[in-house]
Amino acid sequence: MDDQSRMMQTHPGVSLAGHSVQGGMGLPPHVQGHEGADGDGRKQDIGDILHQIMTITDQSLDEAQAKKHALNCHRMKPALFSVLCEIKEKTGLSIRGAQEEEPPDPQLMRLDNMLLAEGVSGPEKGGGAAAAAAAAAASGGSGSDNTAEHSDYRAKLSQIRQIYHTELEKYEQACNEFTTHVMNLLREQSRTRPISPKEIERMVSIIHRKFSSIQMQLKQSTCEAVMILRSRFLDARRKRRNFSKQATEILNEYFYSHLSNPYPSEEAKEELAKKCSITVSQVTIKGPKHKCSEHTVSNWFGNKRIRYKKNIGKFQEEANLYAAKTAVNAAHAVAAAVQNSQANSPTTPTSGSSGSFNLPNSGDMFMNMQNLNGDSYQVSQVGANVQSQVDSLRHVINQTGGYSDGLGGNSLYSPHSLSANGGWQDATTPSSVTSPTEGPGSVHSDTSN
DNA sequence: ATCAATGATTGTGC
DNA sequence: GCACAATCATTGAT
Repeated sequence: MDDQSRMMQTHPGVSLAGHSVQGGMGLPPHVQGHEGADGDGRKQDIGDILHQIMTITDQSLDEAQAKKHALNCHRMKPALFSVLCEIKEKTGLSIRGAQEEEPPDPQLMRLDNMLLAEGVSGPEKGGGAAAAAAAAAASGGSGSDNTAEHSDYRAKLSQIRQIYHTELEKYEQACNEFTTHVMNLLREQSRTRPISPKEIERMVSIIHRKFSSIQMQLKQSTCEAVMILRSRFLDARRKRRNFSKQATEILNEYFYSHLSNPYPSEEAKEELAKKCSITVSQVTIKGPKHKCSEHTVSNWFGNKRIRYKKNIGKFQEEANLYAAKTAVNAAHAVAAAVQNSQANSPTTPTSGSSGSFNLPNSGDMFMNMQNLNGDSYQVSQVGANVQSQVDSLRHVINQTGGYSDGLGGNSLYSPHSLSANGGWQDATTPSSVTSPTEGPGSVHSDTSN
C-alpha cells in the first residue's frame, strides 16, 4: 500500500493520466483556493499546477508523504470518492455487471451429474456405498462373486473420491484465501482510489469464476479417471468367465439338436439361460434393464453358429458326441414310451420311415457313429434330430407300436441346412417333410417349436 | 510364454 | 432389431 502510494507520488504523470482524480485531489489547498480568480489568475494557477507536477519528482519523500496525508484528510474526499464510484458504476461497470449473469455451464453440469451418479461427489460414505450397491445391482445381482470382484473397484473408486475431495477442498480453501486477500487489498486501496462495493463484488465473482474453471478441470480429470476405472473393472470382456461345463453342455445339446435351425426363440433362450443359470457367473455389468442371460445365450449361439459354419470339420467330433447323447436320451425316452404304450404288431412305420432309425438300439447306433466319424454330418444330423423328434416319434410309436431299423450308413446330412452362402436362413424346411427322394437318413427335424 | 478356445463387443447389412 | 463377420480380451492348457 505504501509502495503504491509512493509510486503515485513519485510518478505523478502516470497517476494523473490514469486517474484524473488524483490530479484534482493533488491540488494543494492553496491552489484550490484560487478558484474565483480571473482568466489571468487561472492561467497563473494552471502554470503553478504544472510546475508542481513537473517538479514533484524533485520533492523529497517526506514532502510527498505529507501531501498524501493532506490529501487523505481532505474533507471533500469521501464525497468525491462516492461520486466517482457512482460514475464508475453507471458507466462501464454496470454494463459488464449485467453480462455476468451467465447460465450454468452445461459441460459443468454434465460433469457434476456424472460425479454424483458415480458416487464420487455427493454425500460422504453413503454415496460410495450407494454406487457400489448400484454397481452390484447392475451386475445382475450375482452373489459373492461379484462383491469380491467389485471390492477392488470400490476401493479404487473411493481412492479417486478421496483425491477429488482433498483437491476440491484445497481449491476451495485457496479460493477463499485469495478472495479475502483481494478484498482486503481492495478495501485498503479504497482509501486512495474510489472503489465501490459492487466493484469488490465483481472482483470476487471473477476470482470465483477463475477458480471454478480450475475446479472444472479437476472434475473433468476425475471423470476421466472414473471412466477408465469403469472400463478397466467393469468391461465385461475383461471379466469374461467361461461357462460352466454343464451350461456348455446344455447349450451344445440344444444347438446340435436344432442344427437345422439353431435359432432359439426368446422363450427358448430364456429357458436355456435359466437352465444354464448363466446369469449367476456371467456378464453382469450391463444396464439394469438388460436381460443379461438372454443376451449371453444369444452371444453363445451367435458365436457357435459362426464358428460351426466356419469350420464344420472341427466340430464334427463334438457334433457326434452330442448326437450320441441326445440319441441316448431319446432312446430312453422312446423306450419308456414303448413300454408304456404296450405296443403290439410292429409293422411298418409311417411314410416318414426314411428318417427313422433304430432308436432302442442305441448302442449300435453309437458304435456306428463312432465308425462314421469321417462322415459325421449324417451322424450328427441323425442324432441331432433325435431329440427333437422324440415327441413325434412317441406319438408315432404309440400309433404303430413299431419302429424301423432305418439307420443306414449312407444317410446324408446335406450341410443342407447351410445354404450355398453358408447361411442357415434358407434351410427352413418344415419338419416332418421327409421327401422320398432324400436319403434314408436325412431326417429333417426343424423343431423350431 | 505361447496359443487355442471362447465370451463379448463392434461394425455392417438387411 | 437381428444375424453375421471380424475382432478384442481373457481364460486355461501346454
